[in-house]
Amino acid sequence: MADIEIKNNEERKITIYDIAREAEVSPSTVSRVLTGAKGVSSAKRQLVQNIIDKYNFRPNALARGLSETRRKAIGIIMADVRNPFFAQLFVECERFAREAGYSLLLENSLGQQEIEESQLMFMEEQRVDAVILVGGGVDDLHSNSRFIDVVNRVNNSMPVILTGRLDGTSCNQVRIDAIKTMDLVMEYLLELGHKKIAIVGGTEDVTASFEKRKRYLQILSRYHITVPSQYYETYGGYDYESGFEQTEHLLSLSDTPTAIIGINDSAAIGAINCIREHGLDVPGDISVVGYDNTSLCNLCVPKLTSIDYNYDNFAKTLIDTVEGIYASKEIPPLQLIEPRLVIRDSCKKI
Amino acid sequence: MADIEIKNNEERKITIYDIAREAEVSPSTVSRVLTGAKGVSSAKRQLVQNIIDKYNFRPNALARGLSETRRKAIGIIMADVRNPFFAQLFVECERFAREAGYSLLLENSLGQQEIEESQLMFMEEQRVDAVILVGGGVDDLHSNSRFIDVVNRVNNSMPVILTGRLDGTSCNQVRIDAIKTMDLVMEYLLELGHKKIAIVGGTEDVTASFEKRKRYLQILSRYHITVPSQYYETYGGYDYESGFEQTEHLLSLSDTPTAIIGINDSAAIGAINCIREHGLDVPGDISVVGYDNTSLCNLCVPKLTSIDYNYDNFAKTLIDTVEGIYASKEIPPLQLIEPRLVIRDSCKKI
DNA sequence: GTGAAAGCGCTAACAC
DNA sequence: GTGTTAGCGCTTTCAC
Repeated sequence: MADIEIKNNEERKITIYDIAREAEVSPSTVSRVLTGAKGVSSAKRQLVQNIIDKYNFRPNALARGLSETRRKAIGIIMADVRNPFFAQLFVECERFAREAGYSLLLENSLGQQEIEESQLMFMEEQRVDAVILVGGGVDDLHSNSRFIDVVNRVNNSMPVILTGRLDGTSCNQVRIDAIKTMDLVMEYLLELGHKKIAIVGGTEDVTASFEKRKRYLQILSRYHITVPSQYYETYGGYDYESGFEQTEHLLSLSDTPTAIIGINDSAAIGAINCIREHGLDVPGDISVVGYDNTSLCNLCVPKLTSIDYNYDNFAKTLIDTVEGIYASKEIPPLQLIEPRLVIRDSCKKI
Repeated sequence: MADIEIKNNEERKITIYDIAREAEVSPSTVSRVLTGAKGVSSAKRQLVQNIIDKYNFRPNALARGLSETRRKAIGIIMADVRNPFFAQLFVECERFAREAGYSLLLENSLGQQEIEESQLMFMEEQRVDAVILVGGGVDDLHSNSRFIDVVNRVNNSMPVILTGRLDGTSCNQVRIDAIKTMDLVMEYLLELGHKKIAIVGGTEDVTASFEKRKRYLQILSRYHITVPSQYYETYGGYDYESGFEQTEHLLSLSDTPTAIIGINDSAAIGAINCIREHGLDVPGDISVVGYDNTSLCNLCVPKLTSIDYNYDNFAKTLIDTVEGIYASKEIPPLQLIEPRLVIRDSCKKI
């Protein structure tokens, strides 16, 4: 028994030369079969394929990548895949990438610029065909100049696609139309009769959050609505607690809002729970809207109305952009992702 | 202006030969500097390093991987990173992998066996140092024989580590101690005085769910507690709706439970919301426990008591196992991850 | 300490 | 159609 023991990972790796020898053809022919190239008689093709199958031979992707110009791999650097927004986008990207014959390399920067930079370099070493930056440095309102340098350097050797703005680079951008998201939210709330609308969550230095508040103020002013500055001035974070605490503050005001916009779903749910804890009803007393349309929307009470980004379209645009660049297509430097409002049960006419 | 336009991706890739030429040393010396190998005078080392920095040169990882035996990359095939359980585990794995000098290749099988198998082959082509299987086929109670074949084949060329049981393979396993999780939950609920305990969610063909129910019955019987079969017989799924619907069913029984165990946090929150919708209180009328200790636990009302797996320990064990295999350490074929109960506000003494 | 040369496993001209 | 050959960009003996 001992000598037929499985010798795990011990066997010499099989190569196309081994296949070629056994099939009595040249390595090129094996390679042609592998790549599906034209110009092999079906007899030989079959013969070679049989031997490949016999050994379950898998060509070495590294060797392949070395000789080919394209690696058929795309790097994605995300802030944090634990955030459902990123997770959803990633899974959709993976789907379209697979369809286009790409594989994805994912790295999470966890909001640490150092890590993000080293990950960019990693992608450079990996010679991926493109790298997509989602969250992290590209979300900063005031871009860090060192980060810009790194991005530019990398962009010099491979296409870098950004999901945010980054001044000082010529990278393609695929961004959510933040202005439009706020238009949708405000239009909806105003139509429901709300005037006392507040925002919770978000930080000042994140472009999207900044733009949302800016647009929010524009719209209010267009409708000649004045609200206390506490309705929008206090920034927080992007988690449940931020939403909860800021709502706590709002409810302590003499003039409380009738509608609250959470900077994302977590913050919005924090708002909801805070409101309910105060014995008030959502949407009976206060309406709440969230952002990102994550799976959280369906597991809170009431179900949360939220802004969706058509993740599949978002992902498709990203992958198409990579393909387009290599196909030398004319890609607009900035592509905006159209948001939509998914209405559930958290808002009510006033 | 036109002729100083940035020629994106056009410049010929710089190699160690270019560096060597400019430094007037041999490529080997450059390589030694790159790998940090001994046997280079510090003068030359500095000289070479300067030129590397000057051009921001990054060695081609593919070429490196071709000549080196180890790629320093680990493949992870997960069911679905949108599930917070997987996302948390992945991020922790990434952390420990980074510390150990590994990068991670993530693929989501989305519960489709076909995809999972092709991803295993992909990992084979990538010549990763190991592949970790999380969720998917390794969770099946009755392992699919074709899947076993594929795993065995892959395991023949690289270590495959499983987070579930898979009969017919000799792969290392790192698994959550499902029995222990149920011990913790039941011990806690029994201590609180509960006897009428039900389970919602989970499917019959998933090992962990099956084992949990089995243990649940063992414990009940040990304490001579009898419950209606509807308390545990109805399987569902792993989402919010399953938990909700099954709880709906439980509440329609003449003899309703005083405690409900959700097969995961989503299902548990489904149970909570269903209970509250019936005008009952959690934990006042019914206590609820979840599984996975995801971020969801903190954004429901009341905050959910849940089983945690010490994700960092789980991840560390996985990565350590890969390292251990290559260090020819003696790794036990089965390593169990110790769970713990995180007590929040969803349970009450009866 | 340093360099020359072989090789890692594949693809892609280029011949025949 | 098929084989020969030359790389792809690195690491690693093996001389010196």
